[in-house]
Amino acid sequence: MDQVKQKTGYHHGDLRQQLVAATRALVEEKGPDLFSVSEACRAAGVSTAAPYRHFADRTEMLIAVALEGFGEMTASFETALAGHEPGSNDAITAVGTAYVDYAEANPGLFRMMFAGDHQSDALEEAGHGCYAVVLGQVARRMGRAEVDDAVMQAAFPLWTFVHGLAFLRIDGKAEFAKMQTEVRDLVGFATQRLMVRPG
Amino acid sequence: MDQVKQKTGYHHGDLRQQLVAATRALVEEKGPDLFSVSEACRAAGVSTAAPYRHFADRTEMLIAVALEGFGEMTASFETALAGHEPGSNDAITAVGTAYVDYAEANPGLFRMMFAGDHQSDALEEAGHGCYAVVLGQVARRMGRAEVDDAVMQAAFPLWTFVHGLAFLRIDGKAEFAKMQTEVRDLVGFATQRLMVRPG
DNA sequence: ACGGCTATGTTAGAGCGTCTAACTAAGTTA
DNA sequence: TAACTTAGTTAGACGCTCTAACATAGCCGT
Repeated sequence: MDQVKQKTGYHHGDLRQQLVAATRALVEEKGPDLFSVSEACRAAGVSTAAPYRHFADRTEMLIAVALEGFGEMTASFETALAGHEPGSNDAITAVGTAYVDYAEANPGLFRMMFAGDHQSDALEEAGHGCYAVVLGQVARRMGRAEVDDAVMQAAFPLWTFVHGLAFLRIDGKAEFAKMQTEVRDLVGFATQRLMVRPG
Repeated sequence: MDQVKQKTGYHHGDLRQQLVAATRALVEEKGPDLFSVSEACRAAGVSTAAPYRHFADRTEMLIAVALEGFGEMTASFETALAGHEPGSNDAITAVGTAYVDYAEANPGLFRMMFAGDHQSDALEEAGHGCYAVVLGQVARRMGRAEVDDAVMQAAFPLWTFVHGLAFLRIDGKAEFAKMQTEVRDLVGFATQRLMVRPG
């Protein structure tokens, strides 16, 4: 956690983004609840009052980081889809794998994105946008033009599975359970088995 | 959050347990990270220094609560098993359903139990004891005398599913996804589909 | 009964954190 | 170039965790 960029004078020029970056690094390093505004300020080289020109409070800083996370996650889904037949099992498995991979690459952030506290409309919307990529694939697989209830029903068990897998892996439970199976294979297995309408 | 019991005099008699109870109530009410030792003290009617006779620090108070949670969860598994053929799909589904039900009944606590921070040997052991109930059922279903690697492999996808379902439900995502399917039915579905050796 | 020991409370306070108020410097615009 | 806006600053109120020093109550052997 060292200063990313010296400020040029009294005005910083890019403080908001630097605070987001510092916050993110701290969240990843120490966990979301041990993050402190003060420490982010030290990292950015500003006084502890400076953030309050850009964020209403500590929580808004964390929300900004979580938003960044959802954006990246959505992008990683799009990337994962490249080269797969849209709506295929492969495509859906690729998105699910990207989900778990993102969580493992950013455990603190991922945990915060789904922390339950820190609610905001923007955050909710970002989450929906992210999930929309999954829903789109499932809809296509089912030959639906749009995302209706049947698509939601079909997609949910798979989301459930990858969400659980993400948490178990970042908590080291997969290790404890001696699961050496690759994430992709596990997700592929779940896609095959679960991607139907439940009961 | 009001005082559960007046203290009788200078000495309290039951402070440790009352602090655990107060901590638990606050964790449930405000979330694990907004919990404060001070507030638990006010609830228990003691000075802010009193807890440190019983707990090394704030974290240990939270761990004590999480331990209580694992104990209850294990007990709820045992209860759920009553009346089901050991090792049957029904039995396994009952345990999985109890898992999700417990999370929904104690969302703040559940989140804390799997928070990742607050690690301790006792907590890990309690978690293992809890999971052992699941593993026992799966082993029996597979005709294994003891929990070997094959049992672990078979049980893990189911754990993954119920863990994910628990989080999605306490985060209100099931609602958002318009999933009206009962937890038991979803878990039963997953049990049928996933309870085999992957790949 | 009583004197000491231990357990478990107390108050005081250091140190850190969030956030506000009042001020100040730099950029923007008429 | 004066007036306004934006984005920093310092000072400080207040809450939180945790420690140090002290006080009170129960217990135990005599």
